[in-house]
Amino acid sequence: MSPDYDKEKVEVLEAELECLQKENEALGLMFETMSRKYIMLHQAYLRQKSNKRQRLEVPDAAGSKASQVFVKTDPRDQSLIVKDGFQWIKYGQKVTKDNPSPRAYFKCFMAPGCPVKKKVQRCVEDKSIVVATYEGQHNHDVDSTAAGKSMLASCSSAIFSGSRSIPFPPLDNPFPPPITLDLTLSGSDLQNHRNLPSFMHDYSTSNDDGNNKKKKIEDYVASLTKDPNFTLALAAAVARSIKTEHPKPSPP
DNA sequence: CGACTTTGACCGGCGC
DNA sequence: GCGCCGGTCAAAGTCG
Repeated sequence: MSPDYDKEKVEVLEAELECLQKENEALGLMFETMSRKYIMLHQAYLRQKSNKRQRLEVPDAAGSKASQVFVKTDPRDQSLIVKDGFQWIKYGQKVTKDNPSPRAYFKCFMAPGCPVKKKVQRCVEDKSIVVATYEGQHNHDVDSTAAGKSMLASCSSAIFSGSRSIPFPPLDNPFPPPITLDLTLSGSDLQNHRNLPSFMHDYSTSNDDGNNKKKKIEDYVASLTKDPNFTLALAAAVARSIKTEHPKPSPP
């Protein structure tokens, strides 16, 4: 066991820890957005109940092929672009009656003949949330081009500068877009690192010497490796990473 | 100059 | 049948 080997091992473990930390944050954001979605669905339901004559889009109605995605964006950003790993061409925009924000219409053009369309519109209640409605099913896989790869990279690198975006995959989509999150930490985020494992706090803030740090890392790694949940999560992350680096070749 | 976006016109479905 | 509304088309505009 050479010091170099130890150092390398520590670096690898640190990278894995960082990856898991990001995944944890991603799950937290997903939960937050799910909560928002539930509230909006509940409000839509109440509105429809109180006014049956009003035409209202009910997302994910049973048997419907459409599915909705809620994406948190910067309200100042007027573009209705939802990065979900597919390539879309905008073919129209309309202001609808029930929402002053314009609705944009997109077609998937990653593959010829792909029937998938999506509508993108800002939420009435919360302008920072963009609602993307997907219709149809992709007849191709997510692109393996650089753009596609950058969309797929979720753990190995921080993606998407600017606002956070959390596109939820359409439930009936055979090739659901990857969960994409902006994991770059803004200043406030950095200040809010309360949910860091205590070890990470210690490691980043303490003035311990190298030996103490190393000891703490080893302790923490030992406790993690005993945790079956951690093992499972790590296996999933590694599998996902491999899948991302070697995307399935698209059929000719 | 090609790719992409914008925007007004047009079309079809639906309710009255 | 008429008008409203959402969805689509295609020409014009914009940008790199």
